[in-house]
Amino acid sequence: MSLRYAALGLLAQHPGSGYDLLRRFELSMGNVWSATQSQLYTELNKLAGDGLIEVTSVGARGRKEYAITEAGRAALRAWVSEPDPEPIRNRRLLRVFMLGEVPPAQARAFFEQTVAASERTLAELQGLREDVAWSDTASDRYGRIALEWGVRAASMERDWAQWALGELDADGASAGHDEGHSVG
Amino acid sequence: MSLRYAALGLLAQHPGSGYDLLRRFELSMGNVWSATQSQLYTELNKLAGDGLIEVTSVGARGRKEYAITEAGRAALRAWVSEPDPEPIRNRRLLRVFMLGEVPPAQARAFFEQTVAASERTLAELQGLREDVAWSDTASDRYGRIALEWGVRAASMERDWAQWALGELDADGASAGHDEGHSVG
DNA sequence: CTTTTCATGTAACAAGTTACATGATTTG
DNA sequence: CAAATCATGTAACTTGTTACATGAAAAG
Repeated sequence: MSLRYAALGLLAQHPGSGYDLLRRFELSMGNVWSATQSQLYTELNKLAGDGLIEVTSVGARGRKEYAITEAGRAALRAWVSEPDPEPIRNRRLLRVFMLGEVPPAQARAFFEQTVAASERTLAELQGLREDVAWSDTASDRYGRIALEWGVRAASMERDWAQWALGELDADGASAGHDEGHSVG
Repeated sequence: MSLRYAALGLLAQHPGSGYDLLRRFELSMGNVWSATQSQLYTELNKLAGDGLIEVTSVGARGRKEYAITEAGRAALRAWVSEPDPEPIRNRRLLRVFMLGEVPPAQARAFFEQTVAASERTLAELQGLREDVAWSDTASDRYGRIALEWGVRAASMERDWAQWALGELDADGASAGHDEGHSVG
């Protein structure tokens, strides 16, 4: 259901073809939502069928330019403030839960990799924050706020993984990997 | 694919029936991964078919007790360290991206609700952190580390939403909601 | 004239949700 | 004996991914 609104939102900012949207998904929205080509074209046809967007012109190579309709804008406005019970699903944390089943060295490696990955993400996003020529438009303002979330999330994750490594050192000496009751 | 390993991981910690696992999903793992009854029973049959778990006894009301096999443990160990290209998909941030399409008051309300929601989550998880009688076992140690992630994530999100409200105050006065070019 | 880019679609599959369906055992 | 809990499953649907299929137009 979310892709529907992601596409609608992009068309609200600016009309375009499926192909255009696909690139905008990668560029401006890539850090927030992703879509495959297949899924997007299917959804655009559904959105048009529901009257939330419409084909405004057909160009070369069968290019169909879509624009959002008034009904579409209304649907988008309603969706933005809809309460969302975010299904909890975090693969990284799921793996953390399983760490008791692997040798301690593998657990350490897991957190070391997390630190490294977070630092890469952090560097990338901080680069973006500096390099992008932010305009004074509403979409750029909110794009910047979304990016700030990414920076803070990456930084939090790095700190957490580093803290976890410390925890392993602190009480890891006293406990084995299958059970915590003292072994020696 | 992840549910497979979530189930496998729970059975690695302790054998049990589908019904047992369902409760353990809600209790110990509920903040990390969720599963519907339907999905879980289907997956347990598949896991048994693949030899990663086995039925160790059949009790009253057709209750089947499952236990992990050696092949299952090996599969779990391999999965834990598997690199994961985490598809980026964050509904909250997707909504942030769309905030330029709604009136400024609705945008403010969005961040205010985010602050409130994060604070509720934070209070709940901090309560858990204090109330749970953490044992010295490996699973509890990693459970605590996972919980710590939740606390830090909620706290980060609250701070971010508060910062965003400040940003809206700072430059919100100069820009309208459809475009940023000066209006007055 | 060949390669790249533009441009759209369908089919098969995997993962997950909701609803439906059934029945045994324990508890009050 | 009625209600709650235990216990397992199937069917229909939605969402998302991978792979397949096609072809026009622009660029070198």
